[in-house]
Amino acid sequence: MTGARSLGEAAPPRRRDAAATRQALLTAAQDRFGQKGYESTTTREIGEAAGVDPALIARYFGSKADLYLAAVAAERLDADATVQPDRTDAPFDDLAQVIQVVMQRTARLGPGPTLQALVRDDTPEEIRVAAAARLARRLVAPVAEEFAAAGADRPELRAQVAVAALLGVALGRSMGWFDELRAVDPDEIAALVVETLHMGESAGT
Amino acid sequence: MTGARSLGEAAPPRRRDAAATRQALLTAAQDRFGQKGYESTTTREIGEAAGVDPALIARYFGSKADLYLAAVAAERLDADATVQPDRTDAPFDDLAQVIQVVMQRTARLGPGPTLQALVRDDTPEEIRVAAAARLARRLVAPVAEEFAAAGADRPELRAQVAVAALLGVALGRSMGWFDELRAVDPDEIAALVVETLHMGESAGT
DNA sequence: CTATGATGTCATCAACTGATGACTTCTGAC
DNA sequence: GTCAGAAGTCATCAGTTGATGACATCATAG
Repeated sequence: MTGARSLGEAAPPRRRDAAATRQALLTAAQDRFGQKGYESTTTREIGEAAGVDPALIARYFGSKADLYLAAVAAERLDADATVQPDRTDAPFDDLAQVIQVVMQRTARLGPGPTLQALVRDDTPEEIRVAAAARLARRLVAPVAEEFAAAGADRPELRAQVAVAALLGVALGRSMGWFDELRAVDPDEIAALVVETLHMGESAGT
Repeated sequence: MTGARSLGEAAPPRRRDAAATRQALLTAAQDRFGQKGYESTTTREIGEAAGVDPALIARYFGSKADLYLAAVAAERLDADATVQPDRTDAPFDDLAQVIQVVMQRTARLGPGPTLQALVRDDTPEEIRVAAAARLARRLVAPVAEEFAAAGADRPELRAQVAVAALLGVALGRSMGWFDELRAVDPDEIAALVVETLHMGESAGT
């Protein structure tokens, strides 16, 4: 009977399950690394959050740094991350969508491992490079295309500035830099950022 | 002849000088904390950078945290920081000036201890609060006044968003998130940010 | 049932950190 | 000159961290 079990059904409660343990570690790592970054998150803390012995990090991922890399790779950075959790790699359409999704995600889950890696220079170089490349491909590239299509000059630079500015707002909100910024609704602030960052008639030559 | 020495001239080379030692520690702390933040900067590293025994941190500042607080307090966050290093507490006139000064300073000196404290949640709470309060008073307040004078709605929130966005760009540039952003001239990017963030005709009702 | 590999537990190591206090060396007043 | 205090040096402590390998326990094929 165990052979024909639908995919969504609860897995058999094996008392030892390597896949489940690995996933628990990865999820805990995404959460902790995403909140506190690389250096200030300890392997013991991750193990406790996952309900698992920290030594298993070495078994399943190799090292703390490798676990962080896995956490970055597993982070969703696409258009449908919020709406359709099962569909992956849906590219963004425009800056407005990027803004909305980023603000919603950081409001729910905190900065996340990718943003934390970018912001802290104590993160191992390899991780920082991977995080930056990922962000450039998933967030900056679509926005740059949009700017280029609109005929703006320096579309690539403008996209990089826009994304950096967006990340600053997202970071400032989730870390509570200022009172009103911390308290405001994610959608409302997304709208305000869209209004502010939208390259209007002044974007051209 | 030593009695009438102009201010810029080299100080008398006392082999032991508490004030000079204290200042060396403070300067080294501003540099290191400003580059790597609180946790990942060690007292031994600061001592080495200052050419001084790390134990003197305890003597002159009390503790590592107290030294960080002194570094935040000593950081210039005013309009004339770049132009007139001796005059202090000159308030900013408008958002454009804030943008220009912040971009120039972070390009020369890196993020700085205040921004690092805000960005990292491993910084002691007391330091984070002090840094946020300082930034709110020195950067956000003038911009909010400008927005309010221009008749924009939610001037306080808009100012907080604008400053957070600016800090994102400054951080992204000095930490090298993206290629063009890293390579661009500080003044040029300041102009681009001014153009992008300037609340034009759409700021009103 | 039993043997074997997979899975999980535990103690421990070496490196590093901030802090501390005893100690030495210098400076300036008298 | 000398002496008291200021300034600087040094060894060391207790705590924490990531990593490691020996060991214990479980699941399952045969």
